[in-house]
Amino acid sequence: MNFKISDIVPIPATTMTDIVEKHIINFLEKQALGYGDPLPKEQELADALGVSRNVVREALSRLRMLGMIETRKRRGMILAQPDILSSFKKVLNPHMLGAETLQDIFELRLVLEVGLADLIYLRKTDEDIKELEKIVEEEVNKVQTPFKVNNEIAFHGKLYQMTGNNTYLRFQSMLLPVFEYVLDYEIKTNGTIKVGKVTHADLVHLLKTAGPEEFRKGMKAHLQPHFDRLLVK
Amino acid sequence: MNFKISDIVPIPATTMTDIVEKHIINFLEKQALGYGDPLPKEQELADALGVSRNVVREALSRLRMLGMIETRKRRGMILAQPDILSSFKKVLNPHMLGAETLQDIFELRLVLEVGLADLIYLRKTDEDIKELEKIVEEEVNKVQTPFKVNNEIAFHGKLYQMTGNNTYLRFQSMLLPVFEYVLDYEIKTNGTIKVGKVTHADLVHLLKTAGPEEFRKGMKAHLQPHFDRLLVK
DNA sequence: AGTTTGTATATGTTCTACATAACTACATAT
DNA sequence: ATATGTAGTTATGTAGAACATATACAAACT
Repeated sequence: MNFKISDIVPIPATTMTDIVEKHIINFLEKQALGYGDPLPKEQELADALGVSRNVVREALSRLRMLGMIETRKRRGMILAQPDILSSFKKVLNPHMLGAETLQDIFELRLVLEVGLADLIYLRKTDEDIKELEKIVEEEVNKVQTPFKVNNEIAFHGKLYQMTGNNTYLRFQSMLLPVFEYVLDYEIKTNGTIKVGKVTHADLVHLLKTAGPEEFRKGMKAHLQPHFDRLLVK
Repeated sequence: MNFKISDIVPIPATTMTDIVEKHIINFLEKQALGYGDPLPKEQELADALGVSRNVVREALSRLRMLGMIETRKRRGMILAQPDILSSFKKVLNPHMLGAETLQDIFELRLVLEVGLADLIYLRKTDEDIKELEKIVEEEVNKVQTPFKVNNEIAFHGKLYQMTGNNTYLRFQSMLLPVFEYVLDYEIKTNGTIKVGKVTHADLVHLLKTAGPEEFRKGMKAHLQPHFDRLLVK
């Protein structure tokens, strides 16, 4: 026998819709269309591709969800500016993701936290600092866990907002549920809630008196318990 | 007049497909289904929601693209583990995104680069270092720009790979086209290609002889020209 | 027992038809 | 003359029926 059964690769389970989707995306890129440019109508696409209007609609429905196209009755479809994160959000459900991906995302958010420093120092204002101090102040009064968690989110959320990078801010907030999910799981397994040696108040102090490198070190120390949990693999 | 025309917001153009999509996602979350669990069949969903099978299929087609569900003939549909980045990739087309988003992504990738240090030091091996040295060695011989770009990608790509975080690696590689697009644009506008004072060879040297903090500082210096370009806003 | 063959079934695809919204143009009223 | 109302047109939205196809499961076979 001069063949192996493993040579026979499974036929990719591509449906017509998958193919049409690729063709349309390809078409859009090749035409180098810009925002607002009209697309051919559904029936024209169907005729051109030799498939039913139904299949074309399923493909277009996907692109519509991604925000790549918008449709108006009679006017037809136009190319839109997709929101890169809107589709991302739907998929970021801790219950649906595999353990490895969850761990990856946990680490990714740590990276984002450590990376805050440079952008914050580029754009922080005195008002930002005041707001941070206010959040820290309220923090002292909170004792119960749910309030503390909210405060934690408020503080770090404010830091992200200070970067002036809206995508960064939104991306991080989407990763948050996964981050907490992994954290919850590890707490249930290992049974400990460690807290970093550097507090929020310390971080604000650094922000006022020190430079980006010191702040980053402080943030790293603040997150150290999380880093300690990471595996070498 | 005690009103502004801008107060009147456009009515959200929700179609049946949009509603059905939400209902199905909601259903999946409420049922707390796990990987491999079967879903109701298309006709049952259509009957239950009081819409045509066509609309249900358009909604399911979206979830299928996101990888949330898989379908097998006769067996029906099952809940799947979505690949969080596959849909992301489709949307990351520089030509389709707005200027602000492009800038945000450019910054985001810088953040990811600076954040490499911690994970790399957790998981780097001697073989990794050797590979890096090999890449740097080849680099010296390359003179023409396209080769240099490839080498740049190879070097940084290897660094990401060394984190052992596949999501991190893939995410960064998806951001790359946008990064280069923004860079190209700025070079055409400002007409200069600045290079950081710290070279790839320097970075490898740091990796061998110094700790994570020093490496991060080196990386920051390597990227300094990019950081210098960022606006305070 | 192990293999082949057949059948039922849920998805994939097509087709037809009609509803609906929105653009156009024209008519009408003040 | 401007604004409002009306009708026609058209591309998308929705519905329903029909058939193709692949596959899990069972029946038949060696």
